[in-house]
Amino acid sequence: MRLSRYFLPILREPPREAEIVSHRLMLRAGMMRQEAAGIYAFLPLGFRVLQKICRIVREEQDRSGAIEMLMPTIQSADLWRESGRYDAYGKEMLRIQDRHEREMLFGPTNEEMITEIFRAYVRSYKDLPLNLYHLQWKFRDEVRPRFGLMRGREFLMKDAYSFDIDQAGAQHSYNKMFVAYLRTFARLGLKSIPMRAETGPIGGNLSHEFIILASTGESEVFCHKDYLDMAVPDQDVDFENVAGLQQIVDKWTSHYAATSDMHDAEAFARIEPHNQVSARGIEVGHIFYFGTKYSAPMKAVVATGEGGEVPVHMGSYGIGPSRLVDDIIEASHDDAGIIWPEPVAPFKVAVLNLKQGAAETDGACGELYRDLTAKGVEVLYDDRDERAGGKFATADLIGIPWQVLVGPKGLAEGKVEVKNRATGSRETMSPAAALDLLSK
RNA sequence: CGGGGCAUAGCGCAGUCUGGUAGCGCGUCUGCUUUGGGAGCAGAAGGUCGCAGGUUCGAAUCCUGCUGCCCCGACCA
Repeated sequence: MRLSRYFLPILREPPREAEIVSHRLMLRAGMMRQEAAGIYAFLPLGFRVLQKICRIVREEQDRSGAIEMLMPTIQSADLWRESGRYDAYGKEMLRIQDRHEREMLFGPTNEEMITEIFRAYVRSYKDLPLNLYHLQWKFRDEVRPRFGLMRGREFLMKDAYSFDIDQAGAQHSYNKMFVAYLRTFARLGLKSIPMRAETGPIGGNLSHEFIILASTGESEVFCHKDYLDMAVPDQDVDFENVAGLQQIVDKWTSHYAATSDMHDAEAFARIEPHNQVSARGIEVGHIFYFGTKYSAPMKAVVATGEGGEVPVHMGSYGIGPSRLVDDIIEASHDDAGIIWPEPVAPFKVAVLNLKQGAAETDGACGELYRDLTAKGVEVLYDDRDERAGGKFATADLIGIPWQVLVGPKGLAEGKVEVKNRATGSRETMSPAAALDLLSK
């Protein structure tokens, strides 16, 4: 992409309403625009990051055996009356009426709908286990939206729903998501720690929040230091191996880890002081097992092998990709701007033409841009008629992992400079060597 | 939902107390000079001063009502 032809409305100063660093950086980097309290438009750069996050989330859901579908944003109130949550949910639910004055709502979550779909088709234990997920916009009318995307009202959510014949099966389904989440967050460049969580209005008794540590986190968290460098299951983990998966989950739940609501000061105090971590954290994912809370009242039952029928055991599993854009920035930035982990970066390489309009730099940049693109590398070519300093500042701000600095000085010796955004390290090399390094 | 604050050009702000027909920096546009970490000079464009009433010869400024947004707290899959 040529920057001169792109839509990247950079701001030198962040708008006053933005308080936390990720919100300020997203606005400055031209990634999003607020349209109303807690409601945002994703501009092209932000959208690219969101798409990268979604792709990784999908790949790991699919790998674990979950199946993607898509449910609507608008739901009927009657569905929610069946589970009893229409009255229980409160003002956080956005209720609307259609032209026939039928009561509808903008879905804050989809347990009722997925249960309705399940019961319409699935009758036998032979069709289980089943895990269906989708990525869809949700709306929760928060009393006080804040922190940009982190506490927005409209947000994109990946929600998965598992169905099993009994609790043992549900435990395995839960473990699958547990492992998928560990892998997902690691691939997003985040160190996530599963913490025992309260189950909230969803109900149930087995639940973990996945927390990342960030100084600007919303809540206080406490955990054992060993979590910080525990090995994440690799990509050939066997999701059908019940015992193997349980072992991984056991390992990841063996140490103390809790948010402030669940904190047990005595248990924490028993950890050797040098292994105690007390920090601020951001919730990036939440998984629940809630048994028959919805299947029983909504009569989602399946035939057992013994001739009877039982309500299915369900769990639900959420990740907020739109929030993660913010969360990743909170966890990865410096004074100059965003530092994207490579897997979610909007572009992998920024080519900076330090002397726009000069034949030698224009030529070298044009070639690099063409060759990198031909090799499938996502390149943002800064070909604006800007001074070098402005290009450096822009590239640092928007956090592209690799910058190739192409200027007359270097080119006189046949060299360009390759800079790594995260480490700040620079290396001088020939354009051919840069092409080789960056297209690996 | 309780408490506090803000609303003036794309962004950041001054002007409001003490009414007199709107200004600064950045950005944008033009030209010249510059050119490896946000350049200099000269010129230009850009504003129903959040909305609606009221007071007044005259309102960004005073009064009333409304709306939007932000912060603290409570709330929060």
